[in-house]
Amino acid sequence: MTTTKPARVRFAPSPTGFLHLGGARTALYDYLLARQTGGQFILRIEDTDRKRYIPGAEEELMRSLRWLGLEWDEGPDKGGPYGPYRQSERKEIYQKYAQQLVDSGHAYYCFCTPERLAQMRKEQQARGEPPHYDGTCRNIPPEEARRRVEAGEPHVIRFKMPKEGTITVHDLLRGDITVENRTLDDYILVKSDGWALYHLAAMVDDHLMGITHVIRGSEWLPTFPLHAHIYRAFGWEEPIWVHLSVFLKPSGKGKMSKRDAEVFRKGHKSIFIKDLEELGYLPEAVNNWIALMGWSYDDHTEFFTMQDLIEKFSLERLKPSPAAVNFSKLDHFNGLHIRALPEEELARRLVPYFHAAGYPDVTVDDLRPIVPLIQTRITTLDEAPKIAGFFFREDVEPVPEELIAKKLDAAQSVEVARRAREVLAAVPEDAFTPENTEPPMRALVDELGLKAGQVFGIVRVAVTGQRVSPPLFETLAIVGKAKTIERMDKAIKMLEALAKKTQ
RNA sequence: GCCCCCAUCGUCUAGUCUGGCCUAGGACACGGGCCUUUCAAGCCCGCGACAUGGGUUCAAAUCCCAUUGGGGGCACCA
Repeated sequence: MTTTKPARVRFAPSPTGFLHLGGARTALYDYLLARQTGGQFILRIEDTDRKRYIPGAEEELMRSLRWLGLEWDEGPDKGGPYGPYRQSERKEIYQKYAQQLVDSGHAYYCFCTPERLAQMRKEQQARGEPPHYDGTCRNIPPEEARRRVEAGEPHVIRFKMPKEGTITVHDLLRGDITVENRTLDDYILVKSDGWALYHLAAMVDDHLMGITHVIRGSEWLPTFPLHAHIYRAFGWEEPIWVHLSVFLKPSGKGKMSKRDAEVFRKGHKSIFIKDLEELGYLPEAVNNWIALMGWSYDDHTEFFTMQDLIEKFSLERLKPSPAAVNFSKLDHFNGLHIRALPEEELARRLVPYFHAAGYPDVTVDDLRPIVPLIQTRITTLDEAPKIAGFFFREDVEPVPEELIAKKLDAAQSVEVARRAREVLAAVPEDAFTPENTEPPMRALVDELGLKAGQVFGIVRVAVTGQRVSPPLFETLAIVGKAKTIERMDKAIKMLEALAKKTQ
């Protein structure tokens, strides 16, 4: 861990949807840097566009962040010394700074109508030119512009981009990037409704909030020079800029689309954090997984707890190239973290999944003995009720054919089932443990000259209703003698019926 | 179309800055084996990559150039 100055970093989502993988990774890196340096992690809501605002999205964003364990130090719900932390509450601040830019000649009023602009763009494209503002209002004398503004004429404020020269900006991962100013546009800073756009609002906020590292997606790379221009126009010291690569779809071909996201959701996958929780993923696993998409510690360490990440994360080891999302790796990490959980903790976390799966009365106490049996057998928490739900059902419904042992017929299986029932019935009810049930059952296997799997398989299907289950004798101990015998009897009846039918 | 970014196994990556230790390491997935009452877990083995072409150099995955490929952006969205 390198000792550096405390970092002030911010995660600044706009409330237009759910937290997804890309946002979560950005937030995670923000959080790690803040915690590692003893700095602050700030949550700022970028909600200046009222048209795109989705009610409830802000709360949902916060919920996902908290689920991941990324608690912020300053934010809209908890305040802080640099608030407010919602851009919709900072309108006057942006107007003041926009005015400052106009006064210093770095910005100007533009009275062009959206219709004219659209027409202009159309013509430019027809001519094969890249769309850009043509500068019509750039040279309106300040006094005249002011008069028109005061007369109530609709207007926006644009950045007065230099027509010549170049600007060199510095990204931590990519080094210096030099672009020609003429390829940049006179971007709009303040809309005609008086609201600042991202380009102005985020820069003002980042400066005012003392942000030391701006970590954001690489979709901001094209406007990065504009942002640097704004900082320099104000005469402010720039933060360290870090542009993270985007996530590609698993095939590596292109960015995730809305359509892709829907398809994933059908296949027990999702790019949305709130879905991942529902699908049975651990926040530990999700963090571990996304941390490693674009960052690495060394050539072999892959398992990281949050504490590990806080200690070992470093901006220097970030990678600038895009990364394809690999869901099977998430499954792998989830399995790893499930196995790393103390049994008591796993039991606690499993409770809601049993409730959701239709076992509303299951408690931690019920789950405690079962956890050791399934801990290595599930990769997501929602699999637990599927594999161990039979423990909580009054009755099980085996598929009759599955009761027939391998290489035996129905009649022979009935016989084996009857003998197994006898053996189990002979074990005392209050000592129905693996130590007492397994040896006599093994003796039976020898006596019958069969394979263990043949005999145990019948009992397994009879008692659990499944071909695949946790280890048999531990399972029987939890199910108890009474239910075991009851289910054996039922299985024997089913087998008898089958035997009669095939005669 | 214009601008910007990126480039090692199918995928995530180590190695690139500071050329030689790289007949390129790890992980996921995949194939096989061991263990085994089912299924997992665990262990072992295998498969598999420096995009291409030019340079520079005694030596290039590593440096330079070009090409190709991929990604992103070009809104009174963020």
